[in-house]
Amino acid sequence: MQKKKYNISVEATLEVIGGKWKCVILCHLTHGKKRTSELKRLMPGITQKMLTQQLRELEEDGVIHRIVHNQVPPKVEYELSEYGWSLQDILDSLCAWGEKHISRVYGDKFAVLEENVLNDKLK
Amino acid sequence: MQKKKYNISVEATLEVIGGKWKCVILCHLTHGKKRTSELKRLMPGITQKMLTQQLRELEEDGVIHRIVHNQVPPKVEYELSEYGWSLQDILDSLCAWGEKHISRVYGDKFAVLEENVLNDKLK
DNA sequence: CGGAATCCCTCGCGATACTG
DNA sequence: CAGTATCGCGAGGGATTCCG
Repeated sequence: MQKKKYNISVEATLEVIGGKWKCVILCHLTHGKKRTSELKRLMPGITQKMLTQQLRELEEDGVIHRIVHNQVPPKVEYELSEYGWSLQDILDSLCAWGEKHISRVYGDKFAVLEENVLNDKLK
Repeated sequence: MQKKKYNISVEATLEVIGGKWKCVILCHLTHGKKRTSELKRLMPGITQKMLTQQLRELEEDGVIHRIVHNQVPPKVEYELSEYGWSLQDILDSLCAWGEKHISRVYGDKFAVLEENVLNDKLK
């Protein structure tokens, strides 16, 4: 295996969770197992292609498990692996900081964080 | 001010520290004030343009301070703002997780994390 | 329903050169 | 030394279509 050089260890972390949507996906998964369609609904801005791609990479890095139920219609679920759960504190902190940041910038976080469904086609 | 919609609070965090190099820059700054040239040396892969750009955005978001010393030759330093220090726990956790991840993947972190200077033109 | 495969285009980013 | 300006490439990612 070719050893990759890092100048600082955080670079290794970013290779795993640094993708455009990866932290968002992982945060959702800290709330429990999710179906593909659920994830898509929770992230109105993501495309099918990107969702699949990011999920594959997270799976390759061992932080999530892909669970395929052999049935019709198909049903696929994703959940954090044991290794993935080692990121929980980080993910929680990232979310918590985001809330404080929203309050700082906008003054009232409740006016900003809204129902996902409402955003479906608002852009 | 136009209120931006977030579907989950971590998205707000990623707007601030989600840039390609931002976490790396911030991690270095948790070790103290740095000059521009120091940062460049600590991040052999970054270009002057990207460094300036990322620093400007971090400054706009209020997490770092830019300190200009009026002298010749020019001397500019960057340091975490008080607000930026509120990210310290997150940044430390990201670094710590990266170290564990390197060990997990490569078995021996000491073989991977090396002197920055050595990487200058290795790619 | 979940995902693979194509086409296609934007714009992120690097390379280079220049300024104070 | 720190930063700006300009050009241009190509990978990242969007839209669409097809498959099991």
